[in-house]
Formats: sequence, structure tokens, C-alpha cells
Amino acid sequence: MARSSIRAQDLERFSRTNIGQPLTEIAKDFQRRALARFAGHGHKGLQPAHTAVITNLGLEGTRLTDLARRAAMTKQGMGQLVDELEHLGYVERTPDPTDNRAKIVRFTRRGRRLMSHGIELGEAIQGEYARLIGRRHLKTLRDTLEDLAHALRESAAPPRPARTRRRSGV
Amino acid sequence: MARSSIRAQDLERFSRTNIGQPLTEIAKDFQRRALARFAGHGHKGLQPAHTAVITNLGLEGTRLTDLARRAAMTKQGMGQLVDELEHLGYVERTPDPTDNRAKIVRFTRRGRRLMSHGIELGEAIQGEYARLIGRRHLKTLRDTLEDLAHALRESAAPPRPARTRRRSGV
DNA sequence: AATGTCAAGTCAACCTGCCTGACCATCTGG
DNA sequence: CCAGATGGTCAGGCAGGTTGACTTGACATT
Repeated sequence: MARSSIRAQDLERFSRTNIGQPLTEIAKDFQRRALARFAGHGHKGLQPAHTAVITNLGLEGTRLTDLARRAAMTKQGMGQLVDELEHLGYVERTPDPTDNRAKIVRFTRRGRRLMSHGIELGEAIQGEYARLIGRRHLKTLRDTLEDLAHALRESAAPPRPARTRRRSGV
Repeated sequence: MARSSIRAQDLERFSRTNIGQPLTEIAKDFQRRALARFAGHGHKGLQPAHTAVITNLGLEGTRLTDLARRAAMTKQGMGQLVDELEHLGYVERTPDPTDNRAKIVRFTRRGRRLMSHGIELGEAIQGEYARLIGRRHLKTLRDTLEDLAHALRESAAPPRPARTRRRSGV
């Protein structure tokens, strides 16, 4: 049937070159494990999307707009995530003394405990991964992922940050 | 303030151990590039979710239920994705001659052309990545990702020892 | 043949995780 | 002091799923 355009060996080739699939699989697995462990530590109600806030929130607090920009999403979307984390008691909004329009999002004490747990959890999960593929392979995997992600951010960034460039790139 | 639980060096440690962040970043980037290239080849209307169908659909066709199981989602969710791809002309539903309840989802000619393009696209995108981190690093990255994804699937699979499973085709 | 159970697929309703558009308040430069 | 940019919110919509209830057909037992 239909030998015209694609054959079994092509499918093999496809799955070999489709790096996106294992990438998303592993990313989902990591999130699932992290949330399960957080829930085990009493942090219930956390959702995958909240990591966009947590991983971009500095210790001294960060403006909503900056959070949105770092996470590459809209102010509204980020605002909703911050609302949820605020209700859960992990962050709070305080007025920015230098700009009355702005509010600074910062961790509460509970939020800082969350971060401490997050560090332990991340290491624990990586221990599980290391058990599957070996410690050395995991380390090179992590390093290469960081390098690639960094290179992607660089190449996607506007080449002239000074100019109010209208985001022409795809 | 609040020196109790977390400090700046801890944040560094967190981002170093948070393998999930670069993982999801890169996965999204790959999807974005793939869809953009597909659109450039005349395949408009494709969406990220459709890969769940495309990457799990065998050449001879696959049942909806099998697709759903392989993609780890519900039959209903998969049914909607198949509906969309059917309207776009990439797949078709044909009755299963061995079971009147079932329908077999299979590629149309247009769908097979899509797969051919997909192979080229995947290789092209990986070429771009190789330009960023080097060909050798990319290869080890891909291999390690495959290994880890495979190991995760194995360890997540029910430890059920080979019951007389009929219809384990493809 | 009647029956009970299970598998394949669909319909409807809902939820999450964003996005766009419209808007107000405030800041800033000329 | 006013125009325009910026920080943030409110409202609505769309994508990509979920659960639950259901229909149809397969099949094993009786």
C-alpha cells in the first residue's frame, strides 16, 4: 500500500531525528515528579504553570512586567499566576516606592520555604534520573541542555537591545 | 530580611539543578520551529498538539484507542485531534474489518507527504542546533534524551509480566 | 438464544493556561 | 502641562486537554 512517498525505514529515521518527542516527554515527567513531591511536603495547589513565576522571581522581589517578560508571556497571564500564588500564600504584592503604578511581587516566608524544598526536590529527581542513565550521562545532559537553552535565548534576543525594536523576528 | 531559609547562592544552586527549565524551553523552541517550517511548506493549520497523532500513527493505520494509549491521553482527547487532522486532510477514518466497533486512522496521501517533510524539517532544525552547540554535543544530547525517555517509559510501564496479549501489532 | 461484562468510540460539560483587546493610572520628556 | 509610553487590571476567547455518561458491538458463559 502506498509506497509512493514514505516507507518504514523513513519512519525510523523520523523518530531518530525527532528530538522534540523525548524532550517534551522528559520535561513533563520532571514536572509531574516535582509537583508530586511538593504535594508530599504540604505544598498542595501548586500547578505546572506556577514554575514560570517561581523560577523568575528574584529574592528582592520583581515587578509583574519583568516577570512576564522573563517568562516570555503576557502581563495578564503572569498576573493570573501571581494571583493564584498569592492566594496560596507563596508571594505577596507590595507597592514599588519608586513608581506608584508598579507593584513588586516577592516571596513570603512560606514562599522561601517552598524554594528550599524545590532545591532538594530537584536534586532528588535528578538522582532518580541518574539511576536510570548513570551519573555522568546525566551531568553531560544537564550541561548540554543549559548550553543549548542559553544559545537559543541569545540568538532569539534582539541584536540591539538599546533600540525600541518592535520584535520583528519570528 | 529573612535570612532564615534561602539565600542568593541557593538560588544559583536551584537554577543549576532545575533541569526542567531548559528542557521545556528547548522543547517549545523545537515545536515552534517545526510548525513555522511546516507552514512554509504549505501545511497550515497544524498545531503542536497534532504531533501526538502524527508521531504515534503507524504506516498501516492505527486504532483511535491505541493512539490514545500511546500518547498517554484519553480517547476523547485523541478523537478531537484526529477530527482536526481529518478536516485538514492528513488522516482518514476507515472501518476495521476485524471489529465493527473500531475505526482505523490512517494517513492520506497528503498525510504521507507531511511525514516526508517532517523528516527533512527535523534534520534541518537539528542542523541549526548543531550550529549553536556543535555537532558532537548535539548527537550526545539526542542519544541521551532517547535513552532517558526510553528508561522512563520502561520504569513507568506496569510491571505486568506478558499476559497473552493479542493484537500487539506495530 | 439470553445475559453480563468488556472494549471502541462519541457527546457534553468543564478546567487550565495561556492570549487579545480595552481600559485606567501613573510616569516622563519636550 | 500635555502626549505618549509604561505598569497593571478587567473581560472574553481559544487551545488542549479532562471526567462522566452513553451507545454499539464483541465475546464468554450459560
